[in-house]
Amino acid sequence: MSEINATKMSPAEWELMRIIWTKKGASSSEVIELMQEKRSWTESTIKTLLRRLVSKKMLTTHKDGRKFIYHPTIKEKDAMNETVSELFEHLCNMKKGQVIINLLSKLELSKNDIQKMQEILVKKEQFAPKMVSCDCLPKEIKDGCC
Amino acid sequence: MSEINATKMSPAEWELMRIIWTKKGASSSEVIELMQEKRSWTESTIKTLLRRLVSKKMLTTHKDGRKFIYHPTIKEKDAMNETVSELFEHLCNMKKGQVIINLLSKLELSKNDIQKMQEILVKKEQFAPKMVSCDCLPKEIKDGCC
DNA sequence: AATTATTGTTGACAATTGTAAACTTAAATA
DNA sequence: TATTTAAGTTTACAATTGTCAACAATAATT
Repeated sequence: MSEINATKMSPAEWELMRIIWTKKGASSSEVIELMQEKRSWTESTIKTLLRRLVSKKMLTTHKDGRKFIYHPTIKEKDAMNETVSELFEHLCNMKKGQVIINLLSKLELSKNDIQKMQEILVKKEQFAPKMVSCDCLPKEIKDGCC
Repeated sequence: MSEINATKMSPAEWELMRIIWTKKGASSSEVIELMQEKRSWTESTIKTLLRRLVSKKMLTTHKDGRKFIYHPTIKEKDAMNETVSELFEHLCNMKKGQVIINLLSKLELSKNDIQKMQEILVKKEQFAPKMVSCDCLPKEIKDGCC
């Protein structure tokens, strides 16, 4: 049962994971030190969060002398995709495009990513519908809306 | 104090809001009826959620005879933008582009939205950096990463 | 070996969230 | 008018989350 599921991570847990992903594994003391440069969480708090991440199977540990080294069980990008996709699944279908437009205009994007996006858009363009319908009401009803 | 802030809505509350947004205001009985076509929540549960949305100032009410009509205090699109932007603020900067690429390839997008996206991308393209750096570790450290 | 420092484990507590029953009030109908 | 019914209000309770302190175990130092 209980599969590994990035969407079960709390915001505080996400902050720890980012450190561990970037360091490609870290001991609690490393995490504590780095984390405390961003947030004034006590050692205790950070230890609790690490423990919870282990119990959620987002981290595994292996002992290195007296300490544990924590390793992520999934990749940061996969976790990001899962989390963002999950959020989008619960938003009005009709307005998702606008939300992405909003993101695109405020985010810093690399040339490479921009090119990939353009390729996708060009391909989608020809078969794109004139309008995407709203799915905020139960299907049976599904009237015009918005 | 306590400003209206869409990011404080829980997932269950979001589901109710979508109905109310789409109906442009609704009574509790309407919400209950529509909601129960999607989720087997009891009347009681839905009433609790409505009450919490009012206390979070996401809804206002005005009396209409014996019942209340609930109205959203912010627009669905604004709430979506706030919520999604908030999530993105806590994700690795370097990988946000990839996440959007992932979204773009799986979402249904209207011709119009695609065109707007293309315009934004074309504008950004020329000044885009070759690479966006990772911000998962506290600034002082900020080494290569990833 | 005794003491100190480091790391890990337990237990806690308040706030939020999902979930709902019970109770109250006011309107509609018998 | 007495009774039923539809709304709205109060209370509740378990699980999750943010936050820690206290305690235990183990390694490092004196």
